[in-house]
Amino acid sequence: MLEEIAPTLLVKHKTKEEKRLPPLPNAEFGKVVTRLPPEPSGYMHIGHAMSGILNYIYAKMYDGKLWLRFEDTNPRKVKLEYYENFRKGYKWFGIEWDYEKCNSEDLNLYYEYANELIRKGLAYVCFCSKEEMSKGRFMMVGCAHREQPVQLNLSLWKEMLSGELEEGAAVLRLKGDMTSKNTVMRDPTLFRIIEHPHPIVGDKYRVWPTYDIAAAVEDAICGVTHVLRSSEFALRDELQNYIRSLLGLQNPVFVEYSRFEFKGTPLAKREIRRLIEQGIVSRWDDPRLATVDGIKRRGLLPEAIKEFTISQTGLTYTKRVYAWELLYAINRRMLDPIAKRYFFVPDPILVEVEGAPELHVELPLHPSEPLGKRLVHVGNKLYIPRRDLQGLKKGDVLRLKYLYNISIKDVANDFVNANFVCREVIEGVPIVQWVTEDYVNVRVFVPDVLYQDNGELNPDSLKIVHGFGEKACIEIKHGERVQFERFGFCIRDDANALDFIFIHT
RNA sequence: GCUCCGGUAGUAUAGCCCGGUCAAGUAUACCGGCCUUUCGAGCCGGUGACCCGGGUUCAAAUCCCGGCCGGAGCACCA
Repeated sequence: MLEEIAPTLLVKHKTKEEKRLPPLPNAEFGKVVTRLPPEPSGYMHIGHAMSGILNYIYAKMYDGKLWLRFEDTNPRKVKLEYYENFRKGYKWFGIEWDYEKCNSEDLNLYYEYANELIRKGLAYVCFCSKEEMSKGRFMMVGCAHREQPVQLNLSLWKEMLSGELEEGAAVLRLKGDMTSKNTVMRDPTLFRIIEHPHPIVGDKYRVWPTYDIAAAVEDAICGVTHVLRSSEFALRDELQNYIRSLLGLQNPVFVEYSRFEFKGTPLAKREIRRLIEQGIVSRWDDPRLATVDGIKRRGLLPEAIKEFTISQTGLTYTKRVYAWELLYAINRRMLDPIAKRYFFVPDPILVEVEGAPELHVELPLHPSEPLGKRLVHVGNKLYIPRRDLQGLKKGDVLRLKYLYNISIKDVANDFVNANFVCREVIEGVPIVQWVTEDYVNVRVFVPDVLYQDNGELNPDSLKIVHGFGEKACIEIKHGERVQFERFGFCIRDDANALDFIFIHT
């Protein structure tokens, strides 16, 4: 019954059901709070995006709330432009957040908690060098500073804040458990001095919290119920919970999963920066990169990445590296009904058709969707891909799509002579795309993975295909995704030049 | 090196907590067919996996032990 009335409704419903994320543990409808915790120290990439999508979808699923919270407590690393890059990136993916804040707003609050910990004898000011402390932690033995009286720690803390102690001289450490199997529990640093202006609060502060105390406090005061993050943080759960327990704060539920990586594609800031410096990729938005700006230029749809995250991803610790093909398959399915079709002839060869009628033809911009048409005036000279001539001999018949059939008469180096056969479709005749003499020059950049399976750089990570596009290509808007028939889906990369980036077949 | 975590088809996953219904589901890739004025999309069918070895049990992908392989952490980064 329903199939007859509204079949599409049924299908939609079905696919939606199939692609649900597993339920969140201990989640109560209406009470879930998740968060996006970017560190604004580099450009947003697909890993941030997928993680963000997960947090967003779960908040939605439970009618909960989502925080955007910038983890910007290292003034030496964070930069203003990156805050906006993340906001823009999340928005591009359709991720909407309910609240926004920066950890750097809460320095005074962190100081209060620090005071409390010191007063309770749970934290101490330590003068050990990094090397000494690292050694002590390795050996599971505490240093002398650990035993300092509370009063002394209190006044030393004041000296840290006032500037009497300079950067590197001292840190505030948590009195943890030096014999814990979990190394992060061995008296971790809570605060350190950083003499560097902060992009938001300037030089107002010189003592900055480390990740663990900042995150522990923030997740609690933001009321975060579920922390969904990648598994490299798994060891911090115990520490952050411990810090909260000392401060009388509530703990969230942790859901951790291994990082999202894609085959042959670097995500680490350092590595990308190196590739840029070496001139191997152009910029942070290079289409071979998995930065959000990169995949945007690359023609991938945010919805495709969203669906990929839901359907192909698991909340497991297992290390996995995704094949781009899985994402392309989804992207292709989404693009197919909306991408206009155009003719692009790579490596063109001129064909002169004897006996061809002069025609004004209307070609549909899509084989099944009503996306419009374009008009073409055809004389007897056209261009077709050289590749399609391979193996053809005199007398072989070829169909020019939407036009007519030709039979090959003579093939020279850069010229083909053919005879007009007929306009009707003949079963079994190969069909090729073509352009007329009023073609436009088109360049298609074909990106591939940066690294090969053996770990070496892929020398062909960006190929350029030159060819002729039909005149109507000039109508394609910058950023518009189209399909060049029998070539592949491409996105226009420039508002002026007819430069395209190949998306996938 | 130490500590924790994990290993299901080519790839990504479901199942594992609460052993049997799993002769292992799905997606993608691949192969074949249908459809199609694209080598795209769609439809139908097919090939293909529980890391290895022991143990517990009537019964193990599921529980236990060992091995091997992989990942994460061992920062005054997050």
